[in-house]
Order: sequence, then C-alpha cells, then structure tokens
Amino acid sequence: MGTALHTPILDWYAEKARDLPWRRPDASPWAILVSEIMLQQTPVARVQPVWTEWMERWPTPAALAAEPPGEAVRHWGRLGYPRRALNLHACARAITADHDGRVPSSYDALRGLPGVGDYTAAAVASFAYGGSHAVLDTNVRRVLARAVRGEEYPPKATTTVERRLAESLLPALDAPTWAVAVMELGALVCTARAPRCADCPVAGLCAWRLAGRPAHDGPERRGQTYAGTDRQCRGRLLAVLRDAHGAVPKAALDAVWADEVQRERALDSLVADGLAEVPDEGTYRLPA
DNA sequence: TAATCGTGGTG
DNA sequence: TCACCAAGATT
Repeated sequence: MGTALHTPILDWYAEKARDLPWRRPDASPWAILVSEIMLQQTPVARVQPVWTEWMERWPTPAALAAEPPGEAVRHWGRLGYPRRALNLHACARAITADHDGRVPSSYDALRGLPGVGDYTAAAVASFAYGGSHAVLDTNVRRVLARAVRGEEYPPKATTTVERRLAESLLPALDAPTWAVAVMELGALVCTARAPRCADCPVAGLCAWRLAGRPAHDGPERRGQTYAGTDRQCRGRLLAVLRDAHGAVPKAALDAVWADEVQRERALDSLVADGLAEVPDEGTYRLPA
C-alpha cells in the first residue's frame, strides 16, 4: 500500500526541495558526514553558517585530524551538544588512521565511527555513496506514523515495526532521493506541531488525516526544562573556555555560575568528557 | 530502558 | 509567555 506514497512525494520534492549546500552534487562524503553530525538535534538554519566555516577551515578529514580537539570544540560555537565536535574530531583521526583518509562507504564501517549511530550511518551511506538504507530520522518517523499508521506521533524510541515499514518502502531505484524527500516533507510540511496538510502531496491518502487527525493519546511525550540544569551550567562554563585563548583561571569560571556544588559537578563532568583540561592547578582550557 | 547531553526559534 | 522541539548518540 505504501508504494502509492512514492510518486507524489518524489514529485513534491523535485519542486520544493531547499537548496542546501551539503545536498549539492559536489559535496564530498566528508562534507556530508560533517553536516549529518551537526544536524543531530539541531535545526538547519543554525547549522548552515558553522558548516560553511568548517568546510573552509577543514575541507578534508586530514585537515581536522591535524588540529588539537579543542579547536573543533572552539569552532563548534553555540551549536549545542559540544561532544559532537569531539566526535567529529575523533572521526577525522579514525578516518585518517584506519580508512586511508577517506570516509568509509559501508554502513557497518560508518557505524563504527564515534558519534555515528543508526541514523547517521544510514544517511551517510545513502547520501554520500548512493546506498540503499532505511533512513529513520525524526521527520521520516513522523511522516510514516501519520501517513501509514494513522497516529500523530511515532513512539519515543524507534521500534522494529517502524524499521520494517521503512525497509518495505525502499524503492528499487534511487533510495537516497526517496530518503531525503521524506525527510524534507517532514521538515517543511508534516511538522510536529502545526502540520500543513493543505500543502501535503499525500494528504489524500494520509491515514492520520483521513481519521480526522486524532490527538496523540499515549503518555506525555516530553519534559526537558533547561533553566538551572547541569546542562545549562556546562554550557556557560564551556562558553568561557571557548571564548578564551589558552588557559583561564578558575575564578573566571566561578563568575558565571553561582551554585558552587553544581558548578564543580559540571566542571568535573566537562573534564571527564574530554571537553576541558586542567593544564595546571586552578586553570582550565579546551583540550590541546 | 530511560536519562543525559545545548541552544535558540516558535506556536 | 513558555513549553515544545530540532537530520540522535551514548551509557
């Protein structure tokens, strides 16, 4: 039944796709890997400028691998989840050391790189190398939940049922374009909060819309307050290290977060995560 | 499995 | 306004 989705969605994509730099034909596998990791839980609009700067600065894995990891963290800026910067740096070194300087093309080899999970491995294997994989990101999962399963939202964690469904929908030809088209539909039309069904190419056969767009019934979907959390504290501390050149005295870190217990905990966790170093007693810096 | 990991735009 | 959410991964 799902194959009826292919033509309308592919036609819609051909007309409406955004022109994103990592989708251009000249985008290298490295450029695509960098984009995919930057895009994890991060909107396109915020990724664009950072990705462009990274590509100019580090056009190859070898270029990034030659830098200390702290430089990756510094140029990550305020993208969020800065361990991704360390992951990309570790990817660059692993690719240089173990893959002859080229981003691997197989799903399994990609999956073995730091920070590359099921989604990212499938995405890079597809978009950089033309492989045929089920690419299950939040957009695809939501589109399939609605169009096929008739539910407003997918389960919190990806299920075997979802994966089987996505695999059953893989087209015989050009699976990568199918994948990016469904993702784009989810990003631009079949959005989480205010879906634009009037603009949807498959509104006529969407199970959720045909059922009258019933509200999600299961348990509450979320709960991620941020103010006052360790995450916010870590962000403040790391911003100080990023904006400094070289080591900073601990007093500079003490100044940005009042709660001492929480601040110490956060600082220790940054060091434990490899996002900060203690070159001398009482001073901190990005990892050199 | 569920908690944790940043940041900023938005309905 | 503020809770929600964005091309997830890891432990």
